[in-house]
Amino acid sequence: MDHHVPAVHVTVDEVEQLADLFSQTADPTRLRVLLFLLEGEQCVCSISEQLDVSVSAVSHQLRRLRTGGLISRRKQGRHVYYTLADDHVRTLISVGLEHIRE
Amino acid sequence: MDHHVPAVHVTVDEVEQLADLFSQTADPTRLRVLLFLLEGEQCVCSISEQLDVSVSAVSHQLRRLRTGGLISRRKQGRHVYYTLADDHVRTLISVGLEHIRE
DNA sequence: TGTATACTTGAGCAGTTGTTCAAGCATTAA
DNA sequence: TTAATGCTTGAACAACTGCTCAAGTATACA
Repeated sequence: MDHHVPAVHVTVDEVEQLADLFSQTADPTRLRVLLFLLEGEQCVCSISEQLDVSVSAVSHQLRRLRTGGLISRRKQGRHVYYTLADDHVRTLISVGLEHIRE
Repeated sequence: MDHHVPAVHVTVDEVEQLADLFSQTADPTRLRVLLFLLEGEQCVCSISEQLDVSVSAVSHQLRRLRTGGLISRRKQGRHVYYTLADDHVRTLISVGLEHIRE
């Protein structure tokens, strides 16, 4: 007799979207960006400095995260401030941490 | 005045582990394997048939998921049955789905 | 024993990814 | 206007990924 579990129905398109979502958090640099943004809005130069990664590399990754819908930006003067798009990122990271910390 | 948020402290090593965890769910094939395993224990040939992916390809991905700690296996006769290691996978996928479904 | 089934493994290869570098754009200050 | 700052962008390239194919191991059955 099998233990009954609620069926999770996921369309082909949703699988692709899910994989894309997880791809964004699958890179250490992007993950560190997201973790830093958990502390609040940050400009590119702050992120670059905090992570010790070149401004160009950070900008490329921010672009990825922005088109992926995880972050959004706000321009003010010469600065561009990035922030988490919603609170799902925090939850996702929490669940992930829970798993690896057992 | 900034909105106060609880600090999430994550070590360099944990970032790597987290990225590795998310890497496992970042591939459509592996994601489909995990989704199928949500329905219960499955042998390699069942997974191969269900996903319409070669047995070899499935086996390679199962290896990745097993060394990554997301699944475990049980041998019985000529068959090898794979199952989810714990319930974190289900939670992770749920949170991901919640995000993409808005 | 031999043969079929179920799965694993390593090599090879095309496609993808993350970085650097150089050049560019936009805003501000002189 | 000119120069400096903050960020973006595209090309190039090494490293990685996921597949196929061919060969292997292990168990079951005749």
